[in-house]
Amino acid sequence: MARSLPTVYEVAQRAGVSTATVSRVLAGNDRVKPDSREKVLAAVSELGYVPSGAARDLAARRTGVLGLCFPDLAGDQDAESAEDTTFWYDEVIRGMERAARRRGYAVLIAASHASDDVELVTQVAGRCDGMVVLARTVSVPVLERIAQRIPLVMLAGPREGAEQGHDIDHLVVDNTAGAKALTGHVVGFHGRTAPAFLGGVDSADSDARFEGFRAAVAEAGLVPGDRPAAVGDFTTAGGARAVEGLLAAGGRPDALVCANDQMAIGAIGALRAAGLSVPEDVAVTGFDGIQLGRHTRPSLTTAVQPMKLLGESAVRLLEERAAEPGRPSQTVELQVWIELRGSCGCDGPGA
Amino acid sequence: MARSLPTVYEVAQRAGVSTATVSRVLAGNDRVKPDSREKVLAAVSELGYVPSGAARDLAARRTGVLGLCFPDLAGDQDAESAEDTTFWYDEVIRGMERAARRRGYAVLIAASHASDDVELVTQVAGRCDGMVVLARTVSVPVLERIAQRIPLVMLAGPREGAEQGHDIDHLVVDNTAGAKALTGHVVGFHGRTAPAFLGGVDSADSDARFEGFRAAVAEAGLVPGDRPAAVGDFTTAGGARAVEGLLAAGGRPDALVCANDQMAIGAIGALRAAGLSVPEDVAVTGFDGIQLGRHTRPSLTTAVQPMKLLGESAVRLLEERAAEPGRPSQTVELQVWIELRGSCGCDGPGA
DNA sequence: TTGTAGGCGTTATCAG
DNA sequence: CTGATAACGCCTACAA
Repeated sequence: MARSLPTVYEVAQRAGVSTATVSRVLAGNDRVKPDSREKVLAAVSELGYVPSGAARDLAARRTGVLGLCFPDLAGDQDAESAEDTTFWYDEVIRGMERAARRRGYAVLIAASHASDDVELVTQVAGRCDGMVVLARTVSVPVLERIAQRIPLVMLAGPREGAEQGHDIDHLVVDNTAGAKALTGHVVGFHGRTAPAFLGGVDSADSDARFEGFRAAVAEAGLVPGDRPAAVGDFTTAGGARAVEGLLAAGGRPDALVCANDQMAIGAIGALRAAGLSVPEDVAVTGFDGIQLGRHTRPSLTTAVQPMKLLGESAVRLLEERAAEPGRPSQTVELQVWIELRGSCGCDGPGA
Repeated sequence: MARSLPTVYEVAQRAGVSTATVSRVLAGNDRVKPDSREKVLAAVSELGYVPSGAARDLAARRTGVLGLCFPDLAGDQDAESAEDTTFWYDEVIRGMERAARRRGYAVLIAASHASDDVELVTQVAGRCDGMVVLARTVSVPVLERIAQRIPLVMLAGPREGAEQGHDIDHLVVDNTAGAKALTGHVVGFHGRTAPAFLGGVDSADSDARFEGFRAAVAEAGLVPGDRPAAVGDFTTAGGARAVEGLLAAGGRPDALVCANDQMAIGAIGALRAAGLSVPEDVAVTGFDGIQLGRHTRPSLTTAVQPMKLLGESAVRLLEERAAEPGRPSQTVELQVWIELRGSCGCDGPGA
């Protein structure tokens, strides 16, 4: 595709030095006579030289690129609902990009559409110095193979096999504590007596949050169910559908603790459509702390994930393992913090 | 960084074939005896082989990666305000990723922090088959150099030099028509008589939108100013500040046409804080059609950019130029559509 | 259908 | 400080 154009050789020739010197100048901090340096730089700019990343990577055995793979949740759905489905991933992408850039890396992203997962993820893996994979993107065996080649951290999701000594590192947040605090606030401070949990299908994170919910409910002297009152697919539309189903089935919660923000927002819409008001009739809480939640009306009470720290921790884990490939697999758990806003009945700034 | 591990040679040996055969199998659709294919596949999986992207790219002269560079608007600001600054970029990133994936590419992203722009952008350029650069990311001369090597399309922003025969393609939306329609609706349908334009600093897009504003105002028999009533930096916070300044200076518009959605949202907040109601006292419109605008209260009337189409068009332009490197530089202009919601006084779905 | 061998553009190791 | 030169891991004619 790319037109073949100037290579180090042309630059070297034009500058009257060897390719080695050109390489040194471009590498930056090597010892080369200022004079030669200038000549090289001049040649580079005159020729419009752009080094080949492929050749550089091959020779240097490092790419300066970190990979980020996430599930293509929207892939199977209609375009409409696909739109509002990825706020959480957006923030992860941004967070990673910033943290990576600060450490000198670019970020290669790819969503996997379930079917072609192995293909794409492997391709990405072959191009970077380390990669972050979000939960539910691709099967663990595939990840293990990749982790055998480059540092790999799994973000969120189950830590299955973590004890089996493979070399995937894990980065998670304290889901249980967050959900417990949220639930405790709603039943404790706001005195709700019929709280329900809106879970996400097939998700270790949702499960952990549900555990937090149950713990708080039990502590309040109430009896929690042993399963979420309803489940959705983590999207706004899914949250709305779940609530519709719950109401249709006769459910009448006075508080709804949701597995993530997007479903909470959908839930609020559905509750309203059913003639219920939030937070008066039903207090609602989310999880994640996506930006959108600050701007909705009512604004969303939620457990905020430390995005910046997540990105930085991921990069750090990657670098640490790169430096010491054989070290035991490690799990880092970050804290979340609760932000009380309008949807639970609190009136924080902008509620 | 990466541990050195199995190469084609090991795979070939283990499968009892030549590296050429391994390569063919991995490439997919070549003619190789089913028997050999199986043996190769087995060896691959037993060895946990992951091909080196660098070596592959170097030999194949193509990477299967498209680059996407955008300005790091948030870089210079405090962490707080940095958060709500990139909704538009998020959507572009998503749109590109989807369109690219559909065509078999992964996406390499990098934000440039103004200072180190050349470095980073060049590095990205060296690693992909083509790249998209958002307006205001890096200087045109640098872009021209890169465009000399790989297909490059500039998204939004000025088309300066487009007539000078360089080979950068441009992808834009009809800013003027969008702003004109929005303004026309506010002054025409809603009968506002004192509309003001909230512009963005140093932006060809904002300028074009302002032109649309002026045209509509003039057509309504009113007298438009020759400069925006206020300007911001395209962020929510910037929009709020701009409105505060406008009001402090005695401005009392009954309609505010904003250069983008984020500023419009900030503006609404500031208007409210000043005791004015939206849309009753002041009708507000945005531009871009970010998802957030659907969820705010009131929801935001805006000109929606066709994100999906933008991504697809960008990839198409890249591929076309790759196929025919010497073709003349091309500009594609996409239409926007107006969505009337609550902030202008209309009550669309969910207003 | 399969194997052989040369080359892709840089970096890095050595001598000078 | 600088210059040859051997990798780097894979692809792809070309030949068999």
